[in-house]
Amino acid sequence: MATIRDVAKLANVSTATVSRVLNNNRYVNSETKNRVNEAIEKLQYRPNDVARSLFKGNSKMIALFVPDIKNPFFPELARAVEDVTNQHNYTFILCNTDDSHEKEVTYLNALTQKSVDGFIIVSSTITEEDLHHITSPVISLDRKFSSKISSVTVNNRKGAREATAYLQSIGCKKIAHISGPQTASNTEERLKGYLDVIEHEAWFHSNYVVTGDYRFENSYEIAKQLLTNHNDIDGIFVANDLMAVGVLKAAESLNIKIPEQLSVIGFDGITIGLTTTPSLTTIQQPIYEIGSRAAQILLQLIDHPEQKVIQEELEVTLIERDSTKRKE
Amino acid sequence: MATIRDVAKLANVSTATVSRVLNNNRYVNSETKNRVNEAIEKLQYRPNDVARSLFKGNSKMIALFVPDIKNPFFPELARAVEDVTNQHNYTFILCNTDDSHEKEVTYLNALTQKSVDGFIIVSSTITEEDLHHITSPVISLDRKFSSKISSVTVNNRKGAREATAYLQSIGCKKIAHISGPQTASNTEERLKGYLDVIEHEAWFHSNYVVTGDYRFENSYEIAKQLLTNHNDIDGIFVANDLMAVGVLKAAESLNIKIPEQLSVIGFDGITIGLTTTPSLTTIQQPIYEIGSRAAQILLQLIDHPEQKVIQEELEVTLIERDSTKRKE
DNA sequence: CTATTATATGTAACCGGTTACATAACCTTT
DNA sequence: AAAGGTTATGTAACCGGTTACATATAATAG
Repeated sequence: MATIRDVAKLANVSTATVSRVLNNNRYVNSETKNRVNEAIEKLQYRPNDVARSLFKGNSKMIALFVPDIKNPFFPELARAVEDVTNQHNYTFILCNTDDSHEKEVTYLNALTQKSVDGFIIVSSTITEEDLHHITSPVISLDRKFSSKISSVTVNNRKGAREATAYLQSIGCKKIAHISGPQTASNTEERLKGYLDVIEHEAWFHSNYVVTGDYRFENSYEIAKQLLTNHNDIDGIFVANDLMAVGVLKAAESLNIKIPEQLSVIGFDGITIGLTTTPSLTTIQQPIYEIGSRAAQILLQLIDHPEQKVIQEELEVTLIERDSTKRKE
Repeated sequence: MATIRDVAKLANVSTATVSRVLNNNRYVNSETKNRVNEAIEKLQYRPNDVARSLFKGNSKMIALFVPDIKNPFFPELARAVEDVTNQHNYTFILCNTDDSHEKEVTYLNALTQKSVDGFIIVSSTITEEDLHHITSPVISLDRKFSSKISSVTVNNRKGAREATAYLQSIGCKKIAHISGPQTASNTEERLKGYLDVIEHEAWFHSNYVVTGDYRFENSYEIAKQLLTNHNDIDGIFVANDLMAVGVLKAAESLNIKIPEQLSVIGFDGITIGLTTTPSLTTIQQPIYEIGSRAAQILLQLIDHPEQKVIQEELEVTLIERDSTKRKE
C-alpha cells in the first residue's frame, strides 16, 4: 500500500502539502494540487484511516447495541441507523447484547478502546454509572437511563392504554396481558398502561397477567396455558408482535377462533403481523424514524458535545387488522 | 485517558516494559509486573487499539456484507458471524449492500482504509476484479466468485430439485416456480433445479415461471396474477420463504385452500414459516452453521493467509409442514 | 573459570497520517 | 517605501502504541 510519503516523493512536495490536498483545507497552489492528484492516481493511494484516527482521536464509527437482531423489530432499526450514519461517512457497528449486562459492558469498553465516536443503545440494564467513564456521546432508545442521557422513545404506556381500551371498545369483557420479560426496558410501561385501563374492573385478578420473554416460542406455550386455565378470556393485549403471533398459533391449536372468540392485539408494528392468518392488529411504532432520529441526534452530539441533552418522544399508532373484531 | 507513558512513569519503568506486561510476551520480572499492573489499575488504563492497529497493520475487525438485514434470513447469519468473531476478540461490522455494486465497492474501500482484517460477503455482483486490490482475506457465501476465493455454500440446485420432486411425489400435476431476482446469486441455481425436474413434462411452459424479488409484498401481487391466469396450478415451488408467505396470503385472498387445492413449498427455513397459517413446508438451510463456518474459515485465513482456498458445501433439508398435502 | 544462554529492562525508531510553527514570495494599503 | 495581509510550502513534533537492538546481570554448561 502506498503511503502519503510515497505520494509526496512522487509529486516532489512534502507530506504536509499532500495532506492539505487530501483535506482540501489550507492554501495549495492549483498546479501543485494537480501534481499531487496525479501522483495519488498513479499510486492508487488511499489514506490510512487508522493513522488519521490516531491523531484525531476519533474513528468515524458509531455502534448500535440491540438485545438480539433476530427479533425483527431490530433489523429495521439497524437499517435506519446504518442509512443515516453512512450518509455522514460513518461506519456502523452492530452489537447483540442478549440483554446481558456483562456483554454490554464488554462491548462498551472494547469499542471505547477503538475510539468509537458514539453509541446508540437499546438496553434495560445499563446505568449512568456504567457510562461514567465513557467519553463519547450516548443516546438511548426505548428508555431513559437518566436525565443526563439523550434519548428517543415512544410513549409505551399511552400505547398500551390505547390497545387495552380498544379491546374494551370492541366489546371484550375479560382482557388478559402477556407482558415482556422483567429485564426489558419497556415491559413495565406497557404493563402499567394495561393496568391503567383494567385495574378497577371487578373481574380483574393478577392471574390475567403473565410474563413472556418477547419471543415467539415461549409465548405459544404461555398462551396455551393461559387460555386453557381461563376460558373466559376474550381479549389479549400482548406486549409485542412476536409474542402476539405466538398467541395466534396457540389459539389455533386450541381451536379457538380469532377474532370471533378471541381478539388479539400486539405492539410494534413489524411486518410479520401482515403475514399471519388472521393478520395482526397492533400498536405501531415508527421504527425507522426512531432509528434515524437517534442517529441524527447522536451525530449532532458528536459534532457539538457541549450541546444539552435531547429527549424526544414519538407517537404510536393503532393499526386495525383481522385479529380483533369490532362489535356490530 | 491515561496513556502507556503515564503508566510507565508511575511504575517507574519504560513504556517497553509496560507493553511487555500488557502483551505478556517477553521476559518481565514478576515484581515489576506487579508494579505495572498496580499502576494500570490505579490509572484505569486501557490501551488505545487505534495506536496498536496502526503499528500492527490490522484492526481486529471483520465485516459482513448482506443485501438487506430486513430479510429474516440474514439476522441469523449475522448472529452466527458475530458470535464466532466475538469469541476471537474481533469486532463485527455489518453492511447492507441492497445488492448494489456501487455500495459494495464503496464499503470495500472504506473498510480497507480502516484496516479491516477480513470480509464475509453475500453478493451477486462482486467479481474477482473488484477484490483484486483487497489484501485482506474474503470469503463468499451462497456463491462462488471464483476458484481463488473461499466460500461456504449450500447445494441450491439439489435443494430445488428436491422441493420440486417432493411436490410431484405428493401428487401435484402443474407445478409453478416463483424465482428470485436476476440479480441474486442463487436464483439461477434454484431455477435450474426446478427445471431439472419439470422441464420435460408435456404441460410445461415458461409461463409457469415468474420472477420475484425475494420480498413478501411483491410476491403477494405476483402470485395473485399467476394463480388467476393459471387456475390449473396445484403446486408452487417458491425460491425463498418470504415470497412463499406472500403466496400463502395471495391464495387466501383468492379463496384458494392450502394445502387442499394448492401446495406451496419455500426455501430457507426461516422462523416465519412456523408462524403462518398454514405453516410452511420448506427446504431448510443450516443458516447459523453457514455463518459460523464462514467466520471460522475467515479467521483461519486471517491467521494463515498462505493457506489454500477452502470451499465448503453444506446440506439442505426438506421440512414438511402444513402448506403441502401428501396424497392419500 | 570462562563461554554461553536465559532473564530483565531501556532507548529509540517506527506505523502513517495531521498540523503548529517557520519561512518566503507576492500583493495591497497608506 | 515600509507595514501588513495573503498565498504557498516545508520541517518536525505529535497521536499511543510495538519492537528491534543494545546492554547488563544471573544462571548454566563445558
